[in-house]
Amino acid sequence: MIKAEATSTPSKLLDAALVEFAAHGFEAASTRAIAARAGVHQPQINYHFSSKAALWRAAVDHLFAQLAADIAPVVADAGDDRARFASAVRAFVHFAAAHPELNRIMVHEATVDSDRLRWLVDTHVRAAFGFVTNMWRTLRADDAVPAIDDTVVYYLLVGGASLLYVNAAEARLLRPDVDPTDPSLIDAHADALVALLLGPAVARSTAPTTTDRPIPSPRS
Amino acid sequence: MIKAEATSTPSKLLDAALVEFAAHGFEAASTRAIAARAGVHQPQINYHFSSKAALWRAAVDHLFAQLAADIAPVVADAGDDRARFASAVRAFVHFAAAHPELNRIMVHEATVDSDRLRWLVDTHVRAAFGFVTNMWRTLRADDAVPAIDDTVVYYLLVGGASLLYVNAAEARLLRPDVDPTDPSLIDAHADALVALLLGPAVARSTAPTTTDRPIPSPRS
DNA sequence: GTCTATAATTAGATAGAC
DNA sequence: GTCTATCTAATTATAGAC
Repeated sequence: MIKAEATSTPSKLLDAALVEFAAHGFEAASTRAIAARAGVHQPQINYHFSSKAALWRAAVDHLFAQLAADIAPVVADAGDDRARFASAVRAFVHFAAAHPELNRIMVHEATVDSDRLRWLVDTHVRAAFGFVTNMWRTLRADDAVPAIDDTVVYYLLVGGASLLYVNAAEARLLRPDVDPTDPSLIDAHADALVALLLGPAVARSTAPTTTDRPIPSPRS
Repeated sequence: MIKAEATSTPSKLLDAALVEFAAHGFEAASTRAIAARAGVHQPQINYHFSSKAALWRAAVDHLFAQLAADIAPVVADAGDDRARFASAVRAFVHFAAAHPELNRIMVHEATVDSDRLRWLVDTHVRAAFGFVTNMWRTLRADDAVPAIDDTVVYYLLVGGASLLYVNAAEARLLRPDVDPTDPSLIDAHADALVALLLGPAVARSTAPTTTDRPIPSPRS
């Protein structure tokens, strides 16, 4: 199941709203365009949701719930902290590729302070930030990872994981022969990010000690 | 000189336009807000520039010219390819921190195909992309860097270098005690990115063999 | 070159028939 | 619950006095 086909009007509106808000940002996205994409008339938005802002919050809630559903089981799995962190990074890269709307909405909103940004941070982002930074400080205490500040790591990780998919339209213009939705590219991307942050030992979750497609350490 | 105080109306409009376009995106940024920020009246925009779109292009041209002026001398310096690449990465991190407008405008535009995106890519981005990917392939041919695809590296690099500053408003909400404009944080960020991509040997341009603030290799 | 006034368009939200 | 019609406000751009 890649994506269930929405049936009810509210559900169709949520899906359409995500695409439009992600593409254009809150202000520039029009309720008429959202309604047209959903195949309904514009006043339906105010009927099923009380306002454009309420639709935006509902759409963002829906998306973060999907992220939590994807990440939670991976993190709950057994294994040491390094392996769990590596699995979480890989799952996040795959989510960023499958749902570029999430990080598109984040960068549209996070460039300037606003009520929407405060709501985003308090409702959804702070918990994710805490998970990453707490985990990283734990790993650093064991000398299991490079000595990089946890806030810096958070933005290295999120930025490095998401920009290829956030800017997929740009990537297609730069490299028409590369498809940002190609699963093997996404796997290679996730492997690279894990190898850079945690070292090659945990680079492949499915084959922890594999020697195929080795990622050599940078020479020192 | 951090930033010259603009005097002429066109110059004040360019500076104001960068801030507004970066904060809100092209569509959501209003010419009235740009004019108000510049301290002039709104019709001055159409007098000095022919349209909102022409003002946007002029502002973007101005910003990419500053980027080129910052990066070119660093790249022209002597040194082997690894050292030149490391210096370019460091200079880019510092530029992203000093001019967050550049990457904010990029993410606002690159989320969806448009005439503005095509103009951006053809006029400014393709050359930068070519520099990074050509350099990376050269380094890979010498086994001097990890075996990561060059397109993936470009987005890892740009995303990892810029998101902390693009999303500075979010970062301040998450960590009120951390200032994304703090020079020591920016240095640490640049060092970390260089160390991850090129190894700790070239982590500090000013002290290539220093042992203070070591960045240990991830254990394998 | 700068100002006031305004034209033409489009936005989110609402009223009321069905 | 869905439709048409429309209200109010905001947008970019222009006209014309100075």
